[in-house]
Amino acid sequence: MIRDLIHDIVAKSLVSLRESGKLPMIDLPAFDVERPQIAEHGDYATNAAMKLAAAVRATGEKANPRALGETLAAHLRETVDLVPAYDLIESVEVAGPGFINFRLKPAWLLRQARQVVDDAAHFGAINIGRGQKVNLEFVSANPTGPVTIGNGRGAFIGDTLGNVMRAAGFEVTKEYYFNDSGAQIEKLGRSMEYYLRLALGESDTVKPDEGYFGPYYENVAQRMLDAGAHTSVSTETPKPRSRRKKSPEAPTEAPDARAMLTLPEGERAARIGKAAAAVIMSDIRQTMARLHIEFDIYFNEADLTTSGAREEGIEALRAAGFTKEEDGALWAKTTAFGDDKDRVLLRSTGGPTYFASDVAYMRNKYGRGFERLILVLGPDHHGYIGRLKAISGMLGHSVDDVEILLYQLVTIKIGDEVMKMGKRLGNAITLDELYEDVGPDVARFFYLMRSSDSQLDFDLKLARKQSEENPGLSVQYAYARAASVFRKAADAGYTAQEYEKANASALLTDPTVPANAREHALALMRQILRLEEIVERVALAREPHHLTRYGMDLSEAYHRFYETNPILKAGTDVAQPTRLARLQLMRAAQVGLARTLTLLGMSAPERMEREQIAEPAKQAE
RNA sequence: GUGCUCGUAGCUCAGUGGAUAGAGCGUUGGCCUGCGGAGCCAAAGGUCGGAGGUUCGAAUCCUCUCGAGCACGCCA
Repeated sequence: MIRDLIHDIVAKSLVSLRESGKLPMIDLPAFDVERPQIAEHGDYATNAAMKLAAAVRATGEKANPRALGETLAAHLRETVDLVPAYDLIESVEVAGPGFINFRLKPAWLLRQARQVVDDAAHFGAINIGRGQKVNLEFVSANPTGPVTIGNGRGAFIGDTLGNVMRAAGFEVTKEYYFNDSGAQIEKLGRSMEYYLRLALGESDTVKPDEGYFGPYYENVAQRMLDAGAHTSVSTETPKPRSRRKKSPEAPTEAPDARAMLTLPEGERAARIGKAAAAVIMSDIRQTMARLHIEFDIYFNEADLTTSGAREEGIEALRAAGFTKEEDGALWAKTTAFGDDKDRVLLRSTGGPTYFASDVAYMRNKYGRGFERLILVLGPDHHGYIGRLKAISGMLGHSVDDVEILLYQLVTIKIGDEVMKMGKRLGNAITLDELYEDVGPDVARFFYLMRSSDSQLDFDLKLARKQSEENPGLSVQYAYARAASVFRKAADAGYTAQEYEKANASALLTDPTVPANAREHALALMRQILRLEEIVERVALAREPHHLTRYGMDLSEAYHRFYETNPILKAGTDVAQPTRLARLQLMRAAQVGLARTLTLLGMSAPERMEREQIAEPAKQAE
């Protein structure tokens, strides 16, 4: 990465200056290399001189950051001239309170176009993760209904973060935890029993006081009956564990819903609930798949209960001395690791709590060799951070090996009208409905435009627009436009081989290229090369929203380049080497756009369908 | 009551302790009519909620304060 290279150059210069006595013998301070906000300040800047001044002052000596900057800059200029590998730097200047600004060589920048094109499939990939095994859990919505637009935020954040962390060299497993056992499943079972009986014509059936109701559940009931109709009758308890191992994608064998209605009172609700949950789980998977959210593992909580893992987890805590009995219940001493109160593992009535499953699940994850566990959770899980970290501590890991990423609420806005919603309000919009409305790509982009810490107002009116005002589409438009130019170029007899191997510095040597065209070409290259820095930042800070911002910046730079650097435009006379150079830059931009879109989980379309524009007659002949 | 998040342009929001605080949408003005076409260029618009503090330097860190949202079960 260019930034690291510059950091390295500066660090070496500081050491060298200290050895030659031009700096006092002090511990060299940490310093930053970053992109200045203002283009006139160059490509990169470092605050090394100011940090150095502060370090010198700390020893009681006087120090002038500006003067130190001059000393450092002078040494840097010499170094850059001497070392061939540093040939990318055009100038080193001191500015403001003591910043040192670096400017990159135009010829070097343009040379990178070919590198980018040659590395099309992996451009942007870095290796800061060094293969660290990371478990990334997200969505994990209960299989008691369709996924809502609220859950959706976790879905897109998790999926994209996973993509980017992989590109950054982490070994990421994306995981969905299905809470498919326990009281809520029984509640679902009671609701479904009602709908099943209703569907079978038992008009005297009684609706439970509370539960899951609505057309969706009627539909689930119908599908349960349809599926059971052509399956052998079996009320045997299924073995979820072995089934999952066989094939996580295989549809569950459909138990006969009618037969389940005859089960004894005690097990009926649980069995029906489980069967219904299986149907809902397959719906959820389908929702995820069509939005291009990919999980490596769908983990069923039931596996923890049937395998005895939950009891083993409790035993492990007991053996480690983190349990206590009080008021007839068994508690975990989570306060030992910073939680604000201890948590119950086994209720005084005997049954294990949800928390006991959490313990078993985390133990399972560590058992699979993950070094770091990331959980993407909704705003209602704020209270869980302390206890989850405490589990990590009790299991002998650092509390910091568990990271909780909380995202804030989602609302839908149409024009100026903000719709508040929630399951409780009964007007929760499902992710499927949003998919139908705006498609997977725009949905993904809009969800990722905001920092997770901010509330998300999803602007449906803007999302529905099929023009470049729609920021989600603008990145794809840029890609498609480039594709169109390449098609035209092929028609005109240019081969990819020809321009991909061309020398882009023709843009510097051709006197007919206007200055602003050259500037926009260089600006485009700078923007393309920024992708690696974005990948690093997203991966380390766990903030996927920077990628959408970058996508907008890149497509804007692309458009400016496109407007000022004609290639095949009628009526323009462009020298052949310049034409090839521009094609190469455009290809590099397309690579950057494609990589950005891919990381965002969006498609990179060769053609875009536009809204039907009223374009009468003319085209007819 | 306690805790967490947020408060930045008309709206929705970026902003890694650094220089003149940015983008999209919206608004206004100009250009353009076809390499992808609803495009391009430009402008206006800010006491970064408020007050102290730390620092060479604060939208960013600390304290207090005001406002908004959410969470605080032997529920799952």
